[in-house]
Formats: sequence, structure tokens, C-alpha cells
Amino acid sequence: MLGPDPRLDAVFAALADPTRRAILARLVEGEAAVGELAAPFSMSQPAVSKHLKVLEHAGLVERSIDGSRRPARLRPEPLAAASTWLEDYRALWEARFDQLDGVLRSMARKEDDA
Amino acid sequence: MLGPDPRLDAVFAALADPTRRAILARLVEGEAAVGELAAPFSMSQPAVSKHLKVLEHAGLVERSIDGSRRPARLRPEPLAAASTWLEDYRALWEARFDQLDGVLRSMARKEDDA
DNA sequence: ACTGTATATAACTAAATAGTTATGAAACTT
DNA sequence: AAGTTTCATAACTATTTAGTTATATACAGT
Repeated sequence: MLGPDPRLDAVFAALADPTRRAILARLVEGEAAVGELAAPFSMSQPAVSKHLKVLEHAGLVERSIDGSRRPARLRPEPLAAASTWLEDYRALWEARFDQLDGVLRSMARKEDDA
Repeated sequence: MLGPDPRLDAVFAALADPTRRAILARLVEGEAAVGELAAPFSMSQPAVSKHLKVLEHAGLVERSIDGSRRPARLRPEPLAAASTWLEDYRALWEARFDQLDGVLRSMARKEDDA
């Protein structure tokens, strides 16, 4: 159940970096070019370009061409996939805990009987 | 809104590795000792111990002591935090798209008027 | 055509990651 | 008490990552 999904490797790895999460946060407000993204982070422009490439590889961001600018915009699909994975696990966990809870209850009943 | 959360660094980084996700998948069925976890993956025991340490550091797993065994069990809380983060972003995205949709609609109306 | 702006790419470094083998420490078995 | 099992830790290697500076490319404005 819930087999391995290699796409999640790239998505979770991309989300593991706080700078990249901040970039995504910025992109929620709309597309932005590299320069605009680099400004708030005390980081060089090439560093931001690299982060964008990681996000792009994970499918979280899409680039376009506008003259000499290459604005980035969000692509929500992979986030949805990651979210689904997490939610499925949460469900399995809760099922597991409910089950455990059931066991504990029946143990308690036996205590009462004894 | 939705400030930086350093705990997510460790959680997403932990989830980025397929072996670790497989370990979590196994642990959904109940706690397991290192040996049991190492068996299905063609990996050395120390490698699995390291993965467990990463998962533990992310708060996703808890160890206990049972004689010479050190079984690992799941801790769902950090998963919930990650899931919340993703869901919040999804919501922001959708809001953004709805807004964009609104803009497109009004543009369409102006087209009609013209 | 010349200058400046926006970005990518290359080459490099430092640190982190994922794996290995070897070994040591507890605890269990007989 | 001796041997076996279970696990952690150390030491090492190879790969990846996150950053840097320097440079090249392409477009924009004058």
C-alpha cells in the first residue's frame, strides 16, 4: 500500500530548505523574476538561480521568458501530491492508534472482569 | 504570514529519502527493532541506525529500550505540522488562482463590452 | 553602436549525506 | 563463564549540496 514515489524525493528535498520555502512564499503573491527574489535574501543572484533550478526540477516552479527576465511562477500539483502522501499517512496512523485504543479498551474490560 | 519554521527543515529533509519513507511505512504496522527494519532493505544495519537517527532528530520516530533491542515507533505530530504547512500553502494558492480567475473574468466582461 | 541590466553558467570550496567495514558494549542463551 | 545476538559508534569514502566569485550571453535603453 502506498508504494514508493520517486517524485516525492525531489519535492520533499526542495521543501527542506528554508530559503526555497521563502521563495515559494514570495511566489504565492505572484510571479517574480530572479532579481526580485534575490533582493530580500542576503544571497548572491547565482545562488537564487540554483534554488530556482531545484524548485523547477521538483516541478514546483515554472519559468517563462519575458525579454531578458525569466520570471518564475508556482505550480501547485507536486505540492498536492506531497500533501496527499502526508494525509494518507496521517490516516493510517490514526487508524493504527484507534486500533491500539481498541486493544487497550478490551484489556481494560478484562481487568474489570477479573 | 506563515513565517519560517526551522522544524520543517528536519521533517522535510527526513521525508526526502525513499528508504526513510519506507521505514515509516513499515512502522505504521507497529513498532519494530533495527534488525527487522534492516532486513527488507539491502542495506547494512548501521545504515538503518543512521536513518533512524535522522527520523528521530526530525521527531518522527521515538526509540525505546527492550532488553538489547531498541524498537522504534512512530510519532505523528511532526507529520501533522508538515501537512498543515502544505495545506496552508495549497489554500493560499487556490485563493491566488481564484483571484486570477476573477481578473480573467472581468477582462472577459470588458471584451464583451467592447 | 554602446552601456547597462538580467540572468545563466563555470569553476571552485566547504559542509552535509548516505553508504561502507570494523569494532565495542549490553544483554540474552546455554 | 562463554558465546551469540542486538545495536551503536568510529573512521573512512564518495556524492551531493549550498554557497561563492568570475565570466559570458542576451536583451534594453540611449
